[in-house]
Amino acid sequence: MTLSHADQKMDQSTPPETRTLAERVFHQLQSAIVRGELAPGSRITEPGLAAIYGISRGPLREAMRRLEAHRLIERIPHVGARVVKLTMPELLELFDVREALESMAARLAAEHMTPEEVAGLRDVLAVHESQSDLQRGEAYYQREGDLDFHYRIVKGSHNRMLVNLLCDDLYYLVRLYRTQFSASGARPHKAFVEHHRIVDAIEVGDAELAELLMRRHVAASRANVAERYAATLQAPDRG
Amino acid sequence: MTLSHADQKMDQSTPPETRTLAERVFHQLQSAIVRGELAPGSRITEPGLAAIYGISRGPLREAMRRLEAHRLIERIPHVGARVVKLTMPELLELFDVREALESMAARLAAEHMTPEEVAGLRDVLAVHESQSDLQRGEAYYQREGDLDFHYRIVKGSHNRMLVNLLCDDLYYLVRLYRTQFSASGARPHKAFVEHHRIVDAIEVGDAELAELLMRRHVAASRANVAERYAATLQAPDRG
DNA sequence: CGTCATTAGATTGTCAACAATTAAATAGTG
DNA sequence: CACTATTTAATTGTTGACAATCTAATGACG
Repeated sequence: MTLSHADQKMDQSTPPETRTLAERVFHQLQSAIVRGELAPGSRITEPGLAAIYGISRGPLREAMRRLEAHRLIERIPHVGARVVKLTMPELLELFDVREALESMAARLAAEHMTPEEVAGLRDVLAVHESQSDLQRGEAYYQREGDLDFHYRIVKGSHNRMLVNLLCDDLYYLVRLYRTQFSASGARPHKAFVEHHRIVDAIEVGDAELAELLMRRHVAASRANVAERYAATLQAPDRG
Repeated sequence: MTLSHADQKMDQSTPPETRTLAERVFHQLQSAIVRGELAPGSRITEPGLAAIYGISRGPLREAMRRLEAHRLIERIPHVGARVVKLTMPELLELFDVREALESMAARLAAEHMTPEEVAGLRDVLAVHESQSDLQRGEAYYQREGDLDFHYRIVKGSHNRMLVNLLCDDLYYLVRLYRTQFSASGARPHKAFVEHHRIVDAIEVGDAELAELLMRRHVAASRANVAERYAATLQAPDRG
């Protein structure tokens, strides 16, 4: 009750279209890929999937065409399709795109966000802090929560094109990366502090500052990943 | 011969995949929509298109699913599909996204562009100036050339994700807007000057400046459109 | 024994027919 | 005459079968 603005889950507000088989299986496959149930790089065959989901190849192919457009699978004509396998360079590219788009989103959010939306953001931060106090080792909730935070800011931009690009396309790739690389928490405390400052800037309508802070926030996250990757390259294995 | 770097047309380097009917008709429909042959907002029916292109509904539906993902058509389950009709608010949203992404592209281009790519950019500017000297009233070539300029910078970023987002998605919407609103030249001279300064910054590797100039360039273009739109609202018609 | 051609198997691409849903036209009623 | 219910026509959703293409397994040949 006290968290009246945060109790609505991330994209529960946008119920997956399930009126046709093609749409249903699209969301099922999207979820399966993002959650790692379909291994990255693994080949997916139409008769196989059609049997699994109990549908014919027609709607399945339509769903796969959508997945291809969203870059979750890669198809080669007359050959087949594979689940995408993000490489580290591509992941760093993704961070550059996020830096550009999310800093713009923060700027627009500072200009257009409603008081209710800001309250919802604060509620999300409160949840994060309580989880942080509990020292929850499970990075899963933290990371989903982190995405929830970014979600709300993007939606607060009130720019539909931005929302579509980030929430419908890029964020699924982000989640895919997190399962693929089993990305551990990284730097939760610093991120929390940065989140707070971003919300502060948005709340007082300081668009420039919100943009700058979000840009730094994403860049820092990128640098963190790049650093870990560089370390992995030097000490490849110690098993 | 003297323009050895510019003689390769915009996306001729990426020949449209034409190995299957679904891919061929996708590109045909994409072109037809962007060029205005299919009127914005007009309804498109599967049996109709299938008859026109001489294929069955199977591959056609796959092509339409791709067009839907690229936001060139809008579909409603069990009802039908329409060619998208960009509204002015949506167009302004598109400019905000371009500002974010293209300024990032300019920054990365300043860091990663090869001398050959820079030379190609200069050639494009030379072509533009010669056209400008000829006082070509036809805004078409100018505008296509303008997009060619932005194309090359985006590709010069060497960020595949950025290239895909801008070249495969957003630029088609930009072209759709230009045909839909029959956007006349706008501000060719100022734009040319801005283009030159951007290339200068890229050539010397000044990433920050290139980013700033591109940001201003897109923002100015947006402001120009917004201004014209506001004027249209006040004096709606004088026929 | 390695390399190349051939063949067999499976998968993808395409089509036409059938079922389900929607929108429009018609008829019926207060 | 306005409003609602019904029917009808068209379009979309789905399926299974057929044709074209690719992969890899087999066998021939140098």
